[in-house]
Amino acid sequence: MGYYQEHPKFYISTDCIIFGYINGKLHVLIRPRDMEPGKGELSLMGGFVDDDESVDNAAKRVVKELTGLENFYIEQVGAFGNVDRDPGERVVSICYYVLIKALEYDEVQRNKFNAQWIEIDKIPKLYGDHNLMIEKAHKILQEKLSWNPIAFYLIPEKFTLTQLQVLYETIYGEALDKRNFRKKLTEENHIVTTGEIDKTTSKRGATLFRFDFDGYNKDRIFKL
Amino acid sequence: MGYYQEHPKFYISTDCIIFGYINGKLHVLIRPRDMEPGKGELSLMGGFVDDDESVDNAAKRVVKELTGLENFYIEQVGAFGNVDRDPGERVVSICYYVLIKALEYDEVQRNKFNAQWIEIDKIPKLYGDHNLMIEKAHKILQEKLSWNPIAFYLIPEKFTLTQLQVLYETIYGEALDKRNFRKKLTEENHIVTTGEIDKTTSKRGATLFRFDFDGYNKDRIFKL
DNA sequence: TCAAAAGTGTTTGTTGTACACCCATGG
DNA sequence: CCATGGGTGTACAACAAACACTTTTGA
Repeated sequence: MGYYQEHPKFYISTDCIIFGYINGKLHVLIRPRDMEPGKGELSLMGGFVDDDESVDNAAKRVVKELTGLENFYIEQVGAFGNVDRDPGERVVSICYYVLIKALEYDEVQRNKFNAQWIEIDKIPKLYGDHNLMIEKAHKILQEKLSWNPIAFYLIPEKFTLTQLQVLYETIYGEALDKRNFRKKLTEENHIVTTGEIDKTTSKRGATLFRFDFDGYNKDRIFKL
Repeated sequence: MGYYQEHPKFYISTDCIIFGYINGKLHVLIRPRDMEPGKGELSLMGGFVDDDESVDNAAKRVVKELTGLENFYIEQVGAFGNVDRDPGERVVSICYYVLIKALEYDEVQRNKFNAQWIEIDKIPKLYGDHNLMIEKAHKILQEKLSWNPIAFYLIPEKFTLTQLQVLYETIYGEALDKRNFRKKLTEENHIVTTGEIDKTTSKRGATLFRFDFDGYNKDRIFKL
């Protein structure tokens, strides 16, 4: 039997802000709640933590179950523990943000949970404190992106430099200078050409590049 | 009655890494656990979350109860939720770091809880995953300090520029150039002289400065 | 042939870094 | 009178920011 009996216990949920990049805009995956209270209200992807799993794994499980995806970037945003944050009962939520390649996420899977992509600056009032969570996650994402190459989790493996620039502009919410942007990329040496040309976006065609994760990681190790 | 009965509940604790700056070194407040299991093992300052308080307030309460202090800086580090992180039972811990002015924290209060200051790089093996927590908190502290004036929560209201420089050097773990350090400070305009001279550290005496929190905050607002 | 996106360098300003000597005072 | 920490400015390098034209090709 337990050591800590005199203390109260709490439900713990994980709520995930799943970011996807669609049509040049940053989106968040939202769905109607499937339980009372607030059944049908829009909310983040979430689920309760189970006895036999770590909180981190609970969050990963939720993302896998809902999206069917195996490969995604996930990072903790923090714990949300106000007494009245959940209109139902006292629930402490550990919040995560997740980056997925929206194009690899199929419609069938999405419809199974009535999930929908909503643009980051068109999010309606959501259940409980979920709007707050998105706000905080968005800030952390912007901050992290400025020095860490997590943007590549949002786009296809092969991309044109213009596509990449538009992504950065979207997340920062401001225009960037094309030449300066490209100069910085080539200086860092981790964007490598695939030799292929994408003719879908222009008549001339743009070279497709990919991010060299291996080279990037090697460079980190040497910098220690 | 509850909506979420089918899900398990968990003990939630808050663990606080209380940083203090003593004799030119960064210290963490550690004390022996006062309950089984692991009674007597060194651990962070912590406590269980109660039904009628937010997690954030639980952390603040723990700090107040243990240190008797009312003014401190506190910020969440994150949730630690591995299944076996607490040798006793399943407990999910929300971890915070706290900055206090060590000189305002009196010995009597400290002894009441058998608390002791331990230098950040001489921390022994602590209970459960508390060493991990300190590591993460320390990183966040270093990061935050580089752009946010939270250092002033660690030192007396009035300080000499040399004292301030040593503090920064301590937290970064590297030497800084005296002239560059002072140049940056005066450029930012938020370090203001008190007119007083501290003769305790040198024969010539050093001017005592203070941080102008009001001016700093005004500048932030204008930058929005 | 022209509209539409791709691609490419240089200049200028700003910020960070390296560096060495005089000052004031108590003992 | 001298040892000790306090206080000050300049030159150079690195990085960030502004800026405009040529290329390719499908329609």
